[in-house]
Amino acid sequence: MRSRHMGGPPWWHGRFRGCGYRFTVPRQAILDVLSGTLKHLSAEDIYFAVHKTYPNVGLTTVYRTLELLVHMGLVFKFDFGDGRARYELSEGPKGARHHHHLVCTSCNRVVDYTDFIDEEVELLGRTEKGLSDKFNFKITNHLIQFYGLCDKCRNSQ
Amino acid sequence: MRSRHMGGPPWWHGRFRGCGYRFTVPRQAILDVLSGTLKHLSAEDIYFAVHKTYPNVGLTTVYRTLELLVHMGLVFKFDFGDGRARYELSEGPKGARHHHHLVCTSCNRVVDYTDFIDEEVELLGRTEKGLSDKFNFKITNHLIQFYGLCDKCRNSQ
DNA sequence: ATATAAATGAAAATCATTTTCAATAACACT
DNA sequence: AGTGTTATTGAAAATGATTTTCATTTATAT
Repeated sequence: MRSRHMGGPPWWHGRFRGCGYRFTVPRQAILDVLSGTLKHLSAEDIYFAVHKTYPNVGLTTVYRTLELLVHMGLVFKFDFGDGRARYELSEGPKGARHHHHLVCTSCNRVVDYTDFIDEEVELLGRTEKGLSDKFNFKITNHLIQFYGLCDKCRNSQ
Repeated sequence: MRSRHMGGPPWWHGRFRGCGYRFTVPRQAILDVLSGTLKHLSAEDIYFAVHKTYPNVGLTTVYRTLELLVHMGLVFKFDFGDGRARYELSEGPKGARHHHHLVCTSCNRVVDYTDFIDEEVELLGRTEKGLSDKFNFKITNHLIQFYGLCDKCRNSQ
């Protein structure tokens, strides 16, 4: 597969090389898909999206790349309870697009929210500090989700 | 399978009947296992534990019962990233055993913590209220987890 | 006791994810 | 630009947790 002049954050390349990894076309393509959406894509979703431009990138590569990206901390993997993992470009607590999730336990709909985030993040920071000290963990991330019945589901049943 | 005089919270029986479900021996046994441990058991763990006393309860029934218990809100299902779901008797935010989790992303070890919980729960309550109003969700539960490298993993690599 | 519908167990099916392995591509070095 | 080394890739097969199927059993109302 031929390399192209790559768009997107140029530091991705350096980030990969810095870890001893190669910045290949499939990896670039997967990052492009993730950075171009606000949705919660599954591996298969990403596979189809990449497939439009690069039909010979396989699903296996998508899985392998996602695992790598999660390991590098560039991507966060979520479980919303519908039997398949979901992936999002990880945006640190100070990032503009940082959000948490509200998950409907009936239809699995996921709503992102950014309100209340600031207070949450502030408290999380303090908790994080306390936990690191007490348990000697090197904390790299957190997850907050609320579960319940969405508008539609609470009315329809 | 013969019914026995049942120990454990007697309201379980009523809770089941109230939902139109039968309170069977396998269901009781599974609840007994869950209420007798502080660990994060997988469906298979529970199957083995139940099997000691009731060798003819099948894994299928364990899965089906867990799904029901989660649906009834008696049990919470977790994903710690090791490819199998984990289950805990759900103890509401005010419960004595209510806790959150600290997950090692390298070895998947899970540490329960109860410190900092009060503040977290207080904030979560407020957030919950705000979210309910804004998105018209009926919120029934929340999940907070921290991720990072545990003591051992941060030193060994 | 009996009827009825819910619950169960064993086996088979499903389906997301991983593994295997030979072929290919990225990059360091000329 | 050409070459060698090694990481990366793709296709197919394997894995393994969870679900489904369906005939049998059990709880409970009558």
